[in-house]
Amino acid sequence: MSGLSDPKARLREICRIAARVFYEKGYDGASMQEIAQAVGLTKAGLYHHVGSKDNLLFEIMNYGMDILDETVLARVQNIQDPREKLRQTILGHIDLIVRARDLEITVILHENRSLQGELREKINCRKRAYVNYLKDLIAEVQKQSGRPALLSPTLAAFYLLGLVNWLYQWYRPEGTIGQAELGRATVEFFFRGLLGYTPEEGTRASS
Amino acid sequence: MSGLSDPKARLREICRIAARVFYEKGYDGASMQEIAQAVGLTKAGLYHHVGSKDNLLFEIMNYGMDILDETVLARVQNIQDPREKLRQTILGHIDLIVRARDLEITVILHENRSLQGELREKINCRKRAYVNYLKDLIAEVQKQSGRPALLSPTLAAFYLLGLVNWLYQWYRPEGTIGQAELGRATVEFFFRGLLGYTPEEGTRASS
DNA sequence: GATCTGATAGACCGCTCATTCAAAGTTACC
DNA sequence: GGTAACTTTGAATGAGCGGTCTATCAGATC
Repeated sequence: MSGLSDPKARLREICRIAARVFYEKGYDGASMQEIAQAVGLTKAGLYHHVGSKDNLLFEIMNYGMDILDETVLARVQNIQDPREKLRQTILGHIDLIVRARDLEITVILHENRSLQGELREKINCRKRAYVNYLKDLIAEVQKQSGRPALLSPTLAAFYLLGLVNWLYQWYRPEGTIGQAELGRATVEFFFRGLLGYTPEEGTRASS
Repeated sequence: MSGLSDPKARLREICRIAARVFYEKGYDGASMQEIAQAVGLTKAGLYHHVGSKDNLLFEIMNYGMDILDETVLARVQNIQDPREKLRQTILGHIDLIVRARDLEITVILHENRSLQGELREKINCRKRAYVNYLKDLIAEVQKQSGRPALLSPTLAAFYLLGLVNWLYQWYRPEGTIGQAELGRATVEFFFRGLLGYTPEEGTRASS
């Protein structure tokens, strides 16, 4: 743990490592002793950095939302075309779920049970903001299509989250499907479900 | 716990109740003491019926797969039309996930971490059988459409599982969407994603 | 050097955990 | 009624849990 003089960076590193332990053992199944060992400290040393196990989970989830903001939302915010924006959002989200580096952090965002009270509400608030962002963007895409909506933006947003967030249950990067192919297929599947066609096919269907 | 003289039925009732506790607290977060209390026994009494916590989880998951077999697969097996068979499968699966009675049992099937060794492999084997059933059925539906497949049956099967299995994260029966509407919307969304159209729309798209 | 702060550790605390055991209670059968 | 089988219990076990406390050390600042 040398070379990490910035407390914030230190905490993030601890979160990253702890997230891996939580991912593997589950929140309740992972002990602070295990996490401390993984981090390279004693338990008391770990407690210096995080107030409690609960607080550690909160920090990890908060960090996960930060990552989502920084690597997905920030990158699409200047895209004007709603379809392209949605497409890039999906690809960015998939990247988080399946890429090796911080996948545990993003997956742990689904841990709904253990965090309680105020901390839970903070994370839920951030999650809801993401869902609302998706809803609004989907509504724009539907409007852009010039066709009657086939389903509500809310339903579509949750379907999208199901498609993407379930990936960690079955997708293996070393499997037969590359990440780019997965991204493409998922985007297309989703757009067909949403609009009845994929935007590239739109012109063909109207002729 | 009177009136349950059949040991098998007894075990099932214990599974049902335990599943609720596990659903609420998580496998690791739920203690055998809590489960015993919920069942109406002491901990030692509970251990008479289940060998261990692990074994209880296995029994619950096995029971979950039984329920899936009995209430979904058994009911569609005489349907000849692949599309209709797939549709009914989806609706049946959704019913398990969102209906009140045994939703905890079916949701707990996603608990991948805690079960180990031989028991885990038994459940995984049953799960794989279901995935393979979906794949094969999807492949039939694609073939039936007479169009080139837009994505592999494997991908489509996992997308379907994502859509359905994620429902428990967001769907609330008391919300604005009734179960029938949810089922219809999900089936349609999936068929559009799979085929590029919903089978009822097929004739329109070709004209 | 003195003081302060942040970081870390060893030892410990009170409690809970899954599981077990001997004993007691209940039911079924002859 | 007697007996065997089944069911349940109270108490206990050893291990492990999240968290705390005192002490020490290193680095920064005056």
